[in-house]
Amino acid sequence: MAIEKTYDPAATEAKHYPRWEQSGAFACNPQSDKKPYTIMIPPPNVTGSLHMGHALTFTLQDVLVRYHRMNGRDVLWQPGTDHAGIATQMVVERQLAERQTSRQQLGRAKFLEKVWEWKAESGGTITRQLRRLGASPDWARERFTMDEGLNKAVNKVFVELYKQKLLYKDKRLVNWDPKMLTAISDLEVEQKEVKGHMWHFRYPLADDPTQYLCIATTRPETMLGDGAVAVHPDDERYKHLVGKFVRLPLVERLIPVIADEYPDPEKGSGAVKITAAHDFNDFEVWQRHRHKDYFTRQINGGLINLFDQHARLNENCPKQYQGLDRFEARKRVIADLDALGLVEKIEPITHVVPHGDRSGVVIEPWLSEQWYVNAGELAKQALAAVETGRTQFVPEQWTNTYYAWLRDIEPWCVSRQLWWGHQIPAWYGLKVNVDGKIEEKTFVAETEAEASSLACEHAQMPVAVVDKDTAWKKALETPDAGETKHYYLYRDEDVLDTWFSSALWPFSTLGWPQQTPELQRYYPTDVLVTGFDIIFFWVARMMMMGMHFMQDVPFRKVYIHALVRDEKGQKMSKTKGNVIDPLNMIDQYGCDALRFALTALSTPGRDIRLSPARIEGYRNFATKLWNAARFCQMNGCAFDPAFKPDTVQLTINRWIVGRVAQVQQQLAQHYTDHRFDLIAQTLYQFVWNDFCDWYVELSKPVLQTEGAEGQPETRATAAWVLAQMLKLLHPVMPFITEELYEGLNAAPGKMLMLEQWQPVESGDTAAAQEIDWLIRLITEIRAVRNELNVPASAAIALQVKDAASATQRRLKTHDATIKRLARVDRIEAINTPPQQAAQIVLNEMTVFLPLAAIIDLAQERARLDKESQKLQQEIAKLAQKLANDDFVAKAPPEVVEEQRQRLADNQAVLAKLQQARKAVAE
RNA sequence: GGGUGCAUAGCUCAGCGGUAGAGCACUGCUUUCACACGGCAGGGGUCGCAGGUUCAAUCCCUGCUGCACCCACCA
Repeated sequence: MAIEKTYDPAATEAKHYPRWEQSGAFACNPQSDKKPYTIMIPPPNVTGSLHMGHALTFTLQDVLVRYHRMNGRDVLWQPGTDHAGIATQMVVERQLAERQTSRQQLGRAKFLEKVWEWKAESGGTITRQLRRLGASPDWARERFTMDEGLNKAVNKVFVELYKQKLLYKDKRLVNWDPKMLTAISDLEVEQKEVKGHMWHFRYPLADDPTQYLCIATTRPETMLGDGAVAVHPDDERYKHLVGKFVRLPLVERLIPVIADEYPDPEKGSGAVKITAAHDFNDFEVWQRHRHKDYFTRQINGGLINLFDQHARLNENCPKQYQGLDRFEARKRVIADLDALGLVEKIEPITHVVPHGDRSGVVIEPWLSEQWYVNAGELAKQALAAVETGRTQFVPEQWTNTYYAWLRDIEPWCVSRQLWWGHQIPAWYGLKVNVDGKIEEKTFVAETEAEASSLACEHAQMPVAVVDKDTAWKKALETPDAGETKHYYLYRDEDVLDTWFSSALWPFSTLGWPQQTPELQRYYPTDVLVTGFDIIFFWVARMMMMGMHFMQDVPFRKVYIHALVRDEKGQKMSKTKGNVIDPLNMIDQYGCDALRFALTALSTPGRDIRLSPARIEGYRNFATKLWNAARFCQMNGCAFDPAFKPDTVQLTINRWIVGRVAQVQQQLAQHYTDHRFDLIAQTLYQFVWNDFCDWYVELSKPVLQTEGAEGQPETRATAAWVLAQMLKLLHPVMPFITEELYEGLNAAPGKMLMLEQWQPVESGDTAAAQEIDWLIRLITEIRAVRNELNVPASAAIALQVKDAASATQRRLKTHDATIKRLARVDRIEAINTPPQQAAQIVLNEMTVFLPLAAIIDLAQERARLDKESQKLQQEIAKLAQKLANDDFVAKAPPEVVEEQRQRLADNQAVLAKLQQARKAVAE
């Protein structure tokens, strides 16, 4: 098959991807006797579309996966997508809003239908885009975090944790998102620095209204819910006030002045208002004092909730503020206090304010009942697994980040007041007690049937599962005559945090809780490839769940890659307009160029600065490779299946075979070390510098001279090296290599992606030395020609003096090559140096270029002087070093010897240069 | 406030105790036979600053400066 003149990435990509996928080349094989190699894809959000961060992470994973497939492993790259609770719900709600409706109007069931519809329509976007990137996961095994099987795993985990008392319901302050109307976890809160004010208010003393106690706040509206003012017990300024009361302005309640360690006397006035229902610190203070009568006598024990779910002021506030939005209320409270002369001062400040990472609105600490996972307990094993090295982070420094977070972890709030997600498998039974009060009992079970039977057993009466409102209504009703009395059960309406199901991904996708063969075979996985931004969200939680439910780590290695930024180091964002779209890059430069760029730029511990120019550069590399393959084909280099690399005779062939062996070994090491940058660099240098710049050039005299000695061998070698090169490049550049492999016809009908890397015997050093010498000779001659402005078209003679017999042999062997590459028309041995010639010293040999007619002798003198000067500097440095007795005495002998040798070599060359200089003296 | 990373050629980055490297950009030559998305040659760096360890420091240690990021923090 002829290789086209130019490479057409779009056509090639469209041709090979379906071929790979349809042939089953991506599939794992549980029956295989090969060692498994497993990577779990970090499931992208179904709402998502491919951005550069995706392109990076999936490219690196695909590189690893393709490499291991070609090196004898049974690979499972498990694909899938995440239902992304809040994100997806927001997208669909936004669409509803455009149609002037809302989820509330639709109702839960209808709304969920809409989300599923939307998922069916748009959920395939990201996986289609992944295909464009050349990703090769086992698509047949694709999972969605809301799949039925995964839902079973979620329920099972929930129930187990509940039974083990590692999951429980608790009423405390949560991070409340008043826009999404749900609780969120600490991790979903983003601290943003904003400009605000510190307001200092005066609270009049109860027994002397002319005196004030001054407090400061950044959230004036919360003063309506103050339950106390706290001062430090050792603060002399306030000791006399502890135990007394102040009159809370606007509300006109009396609140106590209490002593607690929390206030910092150095900060502000040293007196702190305590608003237990709206501040995490204040809540803790309240908990320490809640049993004191100054709290128990207050409304709701001093824990006064001011907000409804929208963060509008509720019935616990004075009439004039009820129904106001929190920020409106803030203005009113300030104005009203000011009118009363109770504003001491207002300072402008910058401070950090919590925002919802999805909704972007200010988060309120809000009192509510939620489900929590005892993360502290689960963290113990997750920590131990890393401490003992069962899971390793690459680069290692991320271990510390992981430790720091897990060692200080708070309970994980897992319930969300959303509709889209795994509904919590808890049911509540309602019964009216003899005292007329309703008793609520919780039944946690994997299925409704199980919950019902538990409830039935508990209540000793028939159970009816209904919705929440009906349950409450019915429970209070007395059944009509003849009607059976039921125990009413309703399901918890909340859903679980998205990350709850993601945490199970490494085993839920393999069929857990069933003990499937896949689970046995592919868990624990080999490596997790991800960005540092989800170490807490995801990595740590998978570790916790994996250790707890599988008694083993979910992955042996965690490779943390960089963030992709723009060329100026700025984070890419739509608002900044500096987004580089991966699909756009693929269209412009081809997929392989993008993949190579991302791989090459993956330096450990450094963010990636990406610019289209870099991708363009690697597009050029692809073109270079393409043309090298064309060269081979045009010169009759047909692949010979019987070719044995260790039998080649010609020096150039022995040399390039040795280089293949070396490169393959280096690559294997770089893969082991996860050094993607070095993988790319090694490939780039080998293809461009070794193969194209030298091997192809060195082989031309053989390939392009009819009947030249060693021509069949050279043709076969070139074809073989090209085939090896394609194999080595394939993990990074799958498309162009597959296309060229087909063109090379190395293995008719076989796909490159399923070929194996074959170990190559390491080449001989003699050939490498000889080619090094040849390269140096040619390069030096070219340099001299260039520097002396010898026209490129001018052929010159080469006169050789003092060449040892081995060197003479080399000159003879490479006669045609030297003539061609250095543009020399004859090579002859001489004993007497010619006059007026440029000279090159290479080891023992001196080479003269008689250029009397062409060169400017003054220029040649300058050139020789410059070179001598460089050498003399070097010699001086070495001599000084060797004159240092301490160096000679203390440095390792081989280092001293090396320096001595270098000094001698330099001195020898200098001597010859000086001779040469004399020959052209004025 | 606690922590991490980075600082090497104009740019983006390797290297890391014993002669400073690559790619891109730049300069000169070169449309010639796989490739001008090419070839050949070349210029360019007191390796952030100050100390210390060492025979020897860009590399190890300490301090400083600058940049980036993470965690905590609404008195």
